[in-house]
Amino acid sequence: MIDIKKIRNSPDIIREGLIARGLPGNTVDSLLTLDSRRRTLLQDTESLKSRRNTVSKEIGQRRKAGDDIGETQRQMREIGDRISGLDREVAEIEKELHEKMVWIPNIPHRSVPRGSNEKDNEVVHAVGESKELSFDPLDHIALGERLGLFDFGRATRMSGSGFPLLIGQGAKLQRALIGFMLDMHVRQHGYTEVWPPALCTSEAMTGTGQLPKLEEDMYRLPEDDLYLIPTGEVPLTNMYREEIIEQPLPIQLTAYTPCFRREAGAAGRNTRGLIRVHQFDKVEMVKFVEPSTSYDELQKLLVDAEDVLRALELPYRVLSLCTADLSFAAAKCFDIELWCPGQDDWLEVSSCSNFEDFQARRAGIRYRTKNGKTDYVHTLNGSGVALPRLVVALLENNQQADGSVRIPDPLIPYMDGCEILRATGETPAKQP
RNA sequence: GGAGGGAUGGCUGAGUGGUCGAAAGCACCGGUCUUGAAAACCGGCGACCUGAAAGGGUCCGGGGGUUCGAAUCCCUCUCCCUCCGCCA
Repeated sequence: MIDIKKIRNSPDIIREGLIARGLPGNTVDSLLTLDSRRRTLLQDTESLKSRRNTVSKEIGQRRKAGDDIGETQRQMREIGDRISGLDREVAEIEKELHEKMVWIPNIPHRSVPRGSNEKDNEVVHAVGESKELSFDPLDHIALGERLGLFDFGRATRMSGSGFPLLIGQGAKLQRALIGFMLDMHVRQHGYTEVWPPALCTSEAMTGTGQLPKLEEDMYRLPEDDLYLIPTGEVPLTNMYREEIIEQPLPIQLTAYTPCFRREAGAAGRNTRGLIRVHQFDKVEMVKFVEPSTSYDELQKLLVDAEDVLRALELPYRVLSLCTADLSFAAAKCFDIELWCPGQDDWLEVSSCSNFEDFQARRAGIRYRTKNGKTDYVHTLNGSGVALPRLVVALLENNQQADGSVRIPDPLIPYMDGCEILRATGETPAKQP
């Protein structure tokens, strides 16, 4: 949520921010109209309440003294009616204002490149080189089938299209990567490991900004009014929902979670294989920081995510998303994309975002400043990183001419010493 | 799922329909004392909205009601605890 005071005091900045995102700027004016109406009514009702409070106190005293208070009570009854009328009006306006406000996205940071579509995203840097393969690379689907790592046909039979089913060394590779990434963030980057719920309430979803805009992209359980999380960001960020954090900042959390997305409207493109699925897994990082430090923390977060890819020696690039491609709640965002030779394309495996106080306002996450006041924290999150695209990149980049796949060194202990994935001719592949 | 009990400030915990935003303790901040620290003592210490300010208003789990006036009475929802049942 944007601070209504900020809209009130510098409407031009907000208007510009909305326009940069390709939205109509005049939304600001309808918000301002409601806001000023609200404050006018508030002053009316509050001055009546002030009078009621004083007179009610007097009534108490006069009754004790034995005075006749019948007439005063009658007057106060009338004032009470006027107050409830005004309060109702205020409540209506506040509801209307709130309903509008939850649809307003965050304002892009000034360093965000302006653009009208994803082509305007800026490449910040690229790391690692795509190995020149002396043979025609297979894609991960062909590789996985030959190696017996997964089985999409059987997955479809039990769950419909778009669900991964990993088997044998495929399942183990997934688990190895999760363990490897969590260990790295905990041991080297100073995050606290968390194992959160995978279902969250609509309040939590609103807090991080998934609702109301992304309602259609989420799985919902109507019986219980719960949603399956589309990202670990939701439970991790909501851990401090409606709290004044008294412990020192920053707080850094990491978690493995499954993620669920309906991908409504995404049918057709990339629906084969592991690239776009309804259920996937992710190691997520979330930070709660002091506002003045949040852009430094964003750089560190990005490096924490990049470390995973550097350790695995995978070629990647970092993009600074332009104003048009920025997600709803983000003020600034870096995407990390892996080069996948079998796709002949880049695949997004991480978004590292600074939400500034946008989520903190929605979720009521505050901290204690040095002078004892409360203020909203800044929240950040980034994937560190997303599976199973990491598996795709690993298979496609590390494939060898005979169709086997080399396991990167740091992962070998997590694979119980297995250095190369080889075809066994069996499905499911027998594990060594 | 059934029965009973509870929800008060960062924490513990008093609270009679009016003088309660709320005792007390802890924690925290400032000061005195001390070479320094601890202890002791003194003082301060909730959040939010509104207002240029002075000030005003709201909040005792959420929502609704009774009343001139509600933390306190009534209804309802949620959550927590105990016991029983079921269960990985």
